[in-house]
Amino acid sequence: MPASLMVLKPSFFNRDPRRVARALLGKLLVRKTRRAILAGRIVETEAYLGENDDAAHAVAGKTARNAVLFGPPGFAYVYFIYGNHYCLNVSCLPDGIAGGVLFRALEPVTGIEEMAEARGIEINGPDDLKRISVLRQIASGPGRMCEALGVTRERDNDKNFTGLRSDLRILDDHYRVRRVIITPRIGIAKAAGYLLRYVIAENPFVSGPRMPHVREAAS
DNA sequence: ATATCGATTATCT
DNA sequence: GATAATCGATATG
Repeated sequence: MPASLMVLKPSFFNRDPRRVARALLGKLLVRKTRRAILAGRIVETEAYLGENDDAAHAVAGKTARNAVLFGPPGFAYVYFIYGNHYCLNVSCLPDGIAGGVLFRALEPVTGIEEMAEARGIEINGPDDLKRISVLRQIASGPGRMCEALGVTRERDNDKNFTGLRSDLRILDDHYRVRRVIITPRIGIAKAAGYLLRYVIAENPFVSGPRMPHVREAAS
């Protein structure tokens, strides 16, 4: 029996970002476009706390840029970074209290060819769609993931993830996450040392260098 | 395999 | 004017 597919509701996000970050692992992030449905399984997240977290954008208080983090739970906070990349977060906690979770990596599930095209990755034959080394380039990293899904601040900031008609949603297909590893967050200088990065153990689509062992069989 | 560096711009000091 | 929740390219062992 295929389990039913549930859209995550606001209450899912109305709690501590650490719990949300952990609970998001294994869920499906889905983007609907005219041409296709793009989706990936969430394999890596980071929690960003409120005004106490020196690494969080909310630390300086509410501004035009970070206002979504202070708003109601379940909304997209998208920011532009390093002059090149977008990063996607979801707001957590009730209206008025800042907090969010950064999506850092997906395992591609559907719309793989469309996502590869959006990333400028060339697919040479159906075999390429099964190679981990190729699939890993699609959405293993927050900037890559946004490029694959076509996420921009202009298009998606302040979008409601929990709307049934939203073109950006998170679905629960009852996938079971076996083991989770918690590490320091990536790419931050302040408030390093906090363990707020959540990854699915042994999953090859987590960002960063691969473990030397897990290599593909030679062709 | 690891290390270093340049790109490129919104945002804040 | 400096910085940044990144990426991809290049260099080197």
